Amino acid sequence: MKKNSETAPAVHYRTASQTLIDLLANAVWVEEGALKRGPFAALTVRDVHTIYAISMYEEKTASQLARMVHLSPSAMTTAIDRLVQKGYVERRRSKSDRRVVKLGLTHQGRILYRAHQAFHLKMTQAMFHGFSDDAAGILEKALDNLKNYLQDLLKE
Amino acid sequence: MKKNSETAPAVHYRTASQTLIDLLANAVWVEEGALKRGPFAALTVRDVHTIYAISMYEEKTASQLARMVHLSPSAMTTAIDRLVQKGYVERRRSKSDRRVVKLGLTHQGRILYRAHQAFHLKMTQAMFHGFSDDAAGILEKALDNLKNYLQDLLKE
DNA sequence: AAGAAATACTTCGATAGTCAAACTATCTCA
DNA sequence: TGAGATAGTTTGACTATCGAAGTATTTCTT
Repeated sequence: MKKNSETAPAVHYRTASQTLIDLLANAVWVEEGALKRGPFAALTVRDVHTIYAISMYEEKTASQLARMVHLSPSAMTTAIDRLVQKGYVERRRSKSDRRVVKLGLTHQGRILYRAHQAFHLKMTQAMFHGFSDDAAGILEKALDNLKNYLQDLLKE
Repeated sequence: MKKNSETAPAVHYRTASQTLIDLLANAVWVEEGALKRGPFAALTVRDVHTIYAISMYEEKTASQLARMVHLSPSAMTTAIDRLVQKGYVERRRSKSDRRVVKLGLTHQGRILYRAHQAFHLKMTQAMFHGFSDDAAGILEKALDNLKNYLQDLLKE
């Protein structure tokens, strides 16, 4: 797939950029809507992201998590209170340093984690729909480009 | 760009999906951060989106706008209050139907509109960086796929 | 090893954004 | 003309958030 024309891709950018805006704006509401209909109706999108950030695998501390989801430590305390109370998250005081609180998912939390993962996987599939492997590679590269760009912006 | 190979792109999906999650999660904070550093520090991301939704071109009514940004009418009233007070938006009572409030951007609002547009255009450029026209076409198609998928989900 | 400083988290008080319900003004149509 | 519908606003209650002060624990300093 080489070739090309003189018509600058700048033309694409305009519409693509608009699409991207719509996309980012809608994504939250789609997630919100999907949530409200499912078995996790009592959770907000932020709750879900917090649970997702805790993740299945490595234990995280409360303050790590606060940084990850951009909450103040105090807000994180109450956010965790909520999630503990609803049965998605467990507080585990660290043995080695009894100040720190390690967070883990309960069984229910793990179920939600997988559901969230599946939700996004379906989105991805929709995005790649009908594409060849080559095209999929391109797409992946583009997503990576964007991710890196945003991460650089965040660091500044 | 045709098709080929049996090796399912499912492999791609996993990582791409993860990238997509990170991306959607980060996008808000990048925007927030960019906002805080710029000359529009007094605005929230939601404010900016509301202003952007009002748009330069066609006048919108308050309730149209409320639907677009997923706010209740009453919340929209106070959101507009904020934006009027800060000098980005104008309320114009419709001549033909004096119940309805048409919304328009002030000069300052238009400046913000363009800045927001430029911000996203840069994101898009980063995403397309180094791509041929063909590749760009694929990417555009993918974005469109995703947008449609999300919009369908929203409608359900 | 004792006291001072730093760290991790929590509690508290204040604030801001949200919604639903009640309200006002205006329009439609029968 | 009057009953009901519509567009937006006001009100009251609620919730998430933050910053500041507080508690418990650890680390550093001398």
